[in-house]
Amino acid sequence: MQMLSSVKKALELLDHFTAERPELSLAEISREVDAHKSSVFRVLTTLEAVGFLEKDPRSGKYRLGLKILDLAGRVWGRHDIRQIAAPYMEDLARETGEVIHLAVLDGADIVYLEKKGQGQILTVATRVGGRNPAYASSMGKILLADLSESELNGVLGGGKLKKLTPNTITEIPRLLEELKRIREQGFALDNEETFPGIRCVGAPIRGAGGRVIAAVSITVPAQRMSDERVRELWRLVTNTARMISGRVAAEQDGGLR
Amino acid sequence: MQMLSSVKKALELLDHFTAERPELSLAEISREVDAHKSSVFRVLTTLEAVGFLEKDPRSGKYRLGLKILDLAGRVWGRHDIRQIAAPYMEDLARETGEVIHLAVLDGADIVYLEKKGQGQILTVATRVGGRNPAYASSMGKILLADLSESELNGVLGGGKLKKLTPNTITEIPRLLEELKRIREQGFALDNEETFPGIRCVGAPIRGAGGRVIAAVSITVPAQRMSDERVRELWRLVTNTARMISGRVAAEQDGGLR
DNA sequence: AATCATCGTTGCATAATTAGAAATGGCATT
DNA sequence: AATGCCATTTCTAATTATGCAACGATGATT
Repeated sequence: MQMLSSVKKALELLDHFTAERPELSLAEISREVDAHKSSVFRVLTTLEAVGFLEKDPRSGKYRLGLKILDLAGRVWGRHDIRQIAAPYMEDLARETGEVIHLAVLDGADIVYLEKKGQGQILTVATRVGGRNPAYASSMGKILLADLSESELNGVLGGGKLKKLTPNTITEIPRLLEELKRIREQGFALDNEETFPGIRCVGAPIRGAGGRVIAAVSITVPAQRMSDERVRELWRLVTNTARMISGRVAAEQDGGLR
Repeated sequence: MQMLSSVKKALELLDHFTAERPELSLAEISREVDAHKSSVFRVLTTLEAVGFLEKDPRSGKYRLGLKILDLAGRVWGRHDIRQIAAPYMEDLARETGEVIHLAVLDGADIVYLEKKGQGQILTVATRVGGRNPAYASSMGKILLADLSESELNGVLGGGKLKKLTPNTITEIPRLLEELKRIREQGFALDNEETFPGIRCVGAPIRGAGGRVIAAVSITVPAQRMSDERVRELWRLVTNTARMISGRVAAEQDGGLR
């Protein structure tokens, strides 16, 4: 495949700035990427010029710049789902007292578009824009369950299913069975398959055409999750998903001018 | 200044994807940037490989990718203000029925970090991550008012103040007077200085050190904005800003371990 | 049906850009 | 005053990107 290696390296450099280490100096980065400081310097200067990085005035270290928020705003603008779903998610968060997520599929990952209902002591370390493997989460399985066989192969193609917890489904045949069941019952469970101690109940959001375009879920620490609670949450989350689907479909029908 | 022109061009290419035209084909872009399609093709392929762009499966056109949300999440993580301020902003939006913004200063611009209280028929076309010139808005003037003389020169240095509306302050001496008044009274007005027909009342959010780190504002269509309403909104927004400042300061004191 | 136009994509030679080494100056610590 | 670390600049070799030409595919027009 034809690519501009300088551009690729420059953008991959941004991944060194994490939530845990948001500020890095030139020397640190050049050590991490094992390139000469002069080279890295020019990359950083360029990224700063376009606003992807900024320099802290006092420390002189670099950090991610606000230009990124500008671009992110345009991405969000595309996903009307987010705006539509947000108030319903807030209601559901209030009703259940748990964390509510909204996610879409991107390749083999789910990407969180929205998260509501913080304020828990015990919560999950997800964040908007973050991603997790689709096959190991309730929302991911919801989204995978709507793909055709060829689409599913394209997404999972070859890649092994990594065992994230003792409960992660790692065999393709078992995953296919699970997806079949999910299609039939209309919701999905995540039984500590991504994070140990975290269970989720997810439901599909459908566009005007009936295809699944996103998923909502309720996330609950395993200790607060009895079987009867599952039934209650399942009822609530599918109901919320249905309401959001209705609004989305109306928007799409009407939105086509 | 030393820069990698290929990286710079590649990232500036992203700006062609706007909210109005979210999807672009290779041919369109190569015409717009006046470069050969083969060159543009490789740039696009690279940006796609790192997730900054994605290709719509059916149309084959490019659009901004979800990787951007990932990075944006990390930027947001840095700005604790946003998370702290959000619930107070919601309250204020409910109380006033108007749109509430939160912004920080970036160079000579303000960048919107949060926006609450949509659902109005008549509203403003701002979005999270978007920017506007600081000198022409209530929040911008709040933020500029806290800068030292040398900092202010650095920010406005040389740049002319463009007249965005008939009311925009374009003379530096008048702006300095205005900033002085804002420092004294503790809030700022935007009297249709950025957008015709839009007035705002802004107030400062201060960090633990007492310096202004962000600003909140209430945005109101001029027709809904009588002088007595200004007084009422001024009271409400300064009160909200004070509550947020308290929480931010507590967070910072505690947060420094 | 057949032509024409447009699009995305690839290979190649040339021209431009970048990477690395070494050197400079700033800053803080010793 | 000396040492060490850092960010930044200059210079040249060597890699890299660019523009051109060409291809197959797709869809529109005649």
